[in-house]
Amino acid sequence: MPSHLRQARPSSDAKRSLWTAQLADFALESGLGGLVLRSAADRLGTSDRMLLYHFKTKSDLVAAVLDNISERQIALLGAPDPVERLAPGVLLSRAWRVVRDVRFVPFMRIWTEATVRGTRGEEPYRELARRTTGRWLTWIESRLDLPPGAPRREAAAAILALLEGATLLEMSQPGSATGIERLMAAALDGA
Amino acid sequence: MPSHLRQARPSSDAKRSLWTAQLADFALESGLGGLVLRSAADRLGTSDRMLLYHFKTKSDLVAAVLDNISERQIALLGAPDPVERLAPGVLLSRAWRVVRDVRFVPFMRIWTEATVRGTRGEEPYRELARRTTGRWLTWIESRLDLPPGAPRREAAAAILALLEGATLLEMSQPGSATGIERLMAAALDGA
DNA sequence: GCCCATTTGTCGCGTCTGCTACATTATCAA
DNA sequence: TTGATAATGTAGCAGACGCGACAAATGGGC
Repeated sequence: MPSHLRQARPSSDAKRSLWTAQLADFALESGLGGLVLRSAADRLGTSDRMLLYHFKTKSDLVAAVLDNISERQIALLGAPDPVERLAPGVLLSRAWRVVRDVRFVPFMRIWTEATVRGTRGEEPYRELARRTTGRWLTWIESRLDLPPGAPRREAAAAILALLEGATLLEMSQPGSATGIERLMAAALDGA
Repeated sequence: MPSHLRQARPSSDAKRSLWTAQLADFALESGLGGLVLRSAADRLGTSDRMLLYHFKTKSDLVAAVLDNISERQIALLGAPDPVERLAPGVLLSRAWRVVRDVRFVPFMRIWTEATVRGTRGEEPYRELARRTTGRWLTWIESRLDLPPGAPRREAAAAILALLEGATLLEMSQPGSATGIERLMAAALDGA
């Protein structure tokens, strides 16, 4: 096997994944708009030239970064094993606590941003936002305790919509979403 | 009074507001990202030079366009006089029908986009998104029929969050928000 | 130690975008 | 009519941005 077809040197992969993680930090604090080759490279102490060398294209870089973010997010959400199932209102309250945590807010913002960019067909945002939404819905649905026959997907979508909508509200008017979850949780489980 | 302090010629104002309306159409169909001086000018059959002449700066142009959009939106929502008050679930169902209408979806998207841009402090998006959210909350709150002592603002915020969250869901995964409103309306009024 | 692929540095091209400088025409007041 | 002001056209600047060209250095396998 000719050497140029072998795996790239381990140092290369290591650097790539190290950079990916650092770029994810950067993106989480400055938004997708801040993810510009030159400034990102400065931040890493390298050059845009090097970023392109390791990531081939900016789109690839963004995809890598968003993947990294998506993974971290799942880790933050946590998956206690065995999974316990909760009534919709209780699940909403729990999810709310996680999602409105200062450490988690940047993640919500990033996905909102990615969704907006994706809406106009811009890749890789469109596809990544789609996948992430699907992952969320599945995550919520699998933890829902509902009577058989109840519309699981709709319930999951309702909870997710509420969480994302609250994020949007907080983005435009901080504080305006306070207390929503108590009201909605009561309504969901009270019926 | 020196003539250069007098009102600009009527033709100027007329052109400005005509252009504002046309630019609003443009923005609604192509998003805020499509609002670029050169392409917008092409669309109007003029030049970027002229846009800046009439609007002074792009930020002013965007502000004018978003104001126009905000006004149209209120008109679309309608304000039956005298205002009838509705139970939260009923109000949600009604608002849902309006907001998910094909003609209204572009408005939701624009505000989502403006909110995202505003989050990083970019003006005039930040302030305009803030104001519009406030207007929405007031609109909803004033139409809510709730027992005295009930948290009106929270209820309004919950409904708005659901509507905006559903918009976001539909943006990333068309169809995923279908049926949410029935479920939530039942929960809200059922308790 | 030598060869060659990997890795990095330097430079700048091509494009987009908001905005300006400057000249020219159109329009109204005196 | 004339002179000032408004309105429009032409050209291009300056900065941001993704990306490519080219050559130098670096380091591991023979």
